[in-house]
Amino acid sequence: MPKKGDDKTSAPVELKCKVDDDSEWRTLNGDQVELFNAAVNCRSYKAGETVFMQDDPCKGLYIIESGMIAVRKMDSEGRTAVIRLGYPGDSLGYRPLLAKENHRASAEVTKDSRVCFVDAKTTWQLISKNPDLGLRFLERIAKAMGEVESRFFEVAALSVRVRLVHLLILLRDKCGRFSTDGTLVLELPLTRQDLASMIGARPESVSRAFHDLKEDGLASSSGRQVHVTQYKRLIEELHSNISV
Amino acid sequence: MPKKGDDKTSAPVELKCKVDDDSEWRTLNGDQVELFNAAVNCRSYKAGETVFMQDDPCKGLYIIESGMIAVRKMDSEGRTAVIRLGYPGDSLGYRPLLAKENHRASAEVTKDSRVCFVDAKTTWQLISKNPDLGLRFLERIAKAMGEVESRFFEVAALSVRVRLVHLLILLRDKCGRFSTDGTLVLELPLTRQDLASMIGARPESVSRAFHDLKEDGLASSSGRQVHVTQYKRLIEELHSNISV
DNA sequence: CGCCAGGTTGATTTCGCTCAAGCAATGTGG
DNA sequence: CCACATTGCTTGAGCGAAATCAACCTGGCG
Repeated sequence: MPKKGDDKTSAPVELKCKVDDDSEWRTLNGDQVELFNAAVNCRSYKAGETVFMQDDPCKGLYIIESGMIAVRKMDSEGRTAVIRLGYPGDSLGYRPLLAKENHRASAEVTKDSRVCFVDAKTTWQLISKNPDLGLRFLERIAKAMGEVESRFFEVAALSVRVRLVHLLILLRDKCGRFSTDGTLVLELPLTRQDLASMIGARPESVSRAFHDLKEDGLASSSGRQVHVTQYKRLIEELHSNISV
Repeated sequence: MPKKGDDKTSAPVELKCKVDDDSEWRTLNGDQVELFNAAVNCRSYKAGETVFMQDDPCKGLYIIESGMIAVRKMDSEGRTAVIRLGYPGDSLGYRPLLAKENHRASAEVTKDSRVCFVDAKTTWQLISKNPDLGLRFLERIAKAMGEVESRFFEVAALSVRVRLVHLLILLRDKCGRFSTDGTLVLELPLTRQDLASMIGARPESVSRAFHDLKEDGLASSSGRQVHVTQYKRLIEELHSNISV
């Protein structure tokens, strides 16, 4: 009978919390996994709860096991904008942690979620024990940076309609599926308000953009459900307007 | 008489290329500095030359010793926008290097410059020999990311005038000086076109914004020289509009 | 000189924001 | 179970900021 710790090549210790296969945490070896597991603290959140608040010091980072979390930024006038959506396997709060800054945004639970917390000290310990973890963060954040820079371009140069189309296509992976007749069905996890904020627009403008898309026979929306009838043409519209 | 390599605490080997005191490269120790020096390749560029091109693979990173370099992004329609200005001590191209991506922008020499090149392989070697170098990059890029995310907010919500004011204030450190009578004199290193692209506007709108600022007695511009007569009021205008 | 790129200015248009009303879906308390 | 708030979505009217289009300066420079 195989004893615990007997096996050599296969992972002897499992990470206590579920992450993507390509997650940076996969780089941890036995000892480090144990350190991780000893420190990690998982709990459930109800929709509407707040994981962390803007301007709070960053105490560590959060790994989403299940559910969905919206990261929003608020300005002094109380206007708010969603800047990222977190899905299972994603990490939140790593930017302020690595930058040694306070949180620049709040994380708000959108669907009941299970989230694991790893304190900053442990994270830094792990990074120093296993520099590869740091490099993975480096790569990830560098990629994310490229995305943000590109989107910056976009807001300035493109119409609300095109920005909306782009967002829909980005959301496809996470909350879309193709039905049998080839139409793409998106189950948007956000209010119009939040949707609008993600592309730097007002909800009314988004409504009108949806209206126009319907008029052109590209897509129709009812509430938070969007049916993209002409996915190909939608992509084309994007490509004829976007550089990347 | 002290022999070469005699001293213990003071840096025995100098970096072959001039960097800021707080540069990430300062973390390198003797061996690593030598590796760096062996690999680094400095040369001069004339204004107008290109250091690297958008979409080219990233072969390494560039350290600006002197001069000035504009980093611009171009879209499929040929519209171009300046996304960053590089000054002596800055590094360019580290984002694509770390993200293992191609360049997402071009670097164009604006004033005659001297630039040092460190190939990717050496950079990765140095990072693995000295994880602290990686951590410094991590921190820097994480901070930069926060900045970009904040500016995202700005483009969508603020008027051209306020965005221009903000840019002027950001440029103050690099190309501004206070004259004896307290006015701030900025020597802008850019055409109106480029200036406009940095804030997501058209050159005509920037012209009009300058016109308005002059009318309000805040600043006056003649060509690329801007005189800010009421620096305090300019700052106030900013603070009453910006969240951060 | 004339040329030309960069800059300003003016006239017009357009896009998206504001404000306001109406509607549907959902919740809540009597 | 119904009257009613509440919340999110849509639509319309009006407006304003900035883009577009176009003309006209201005200052180098061959």
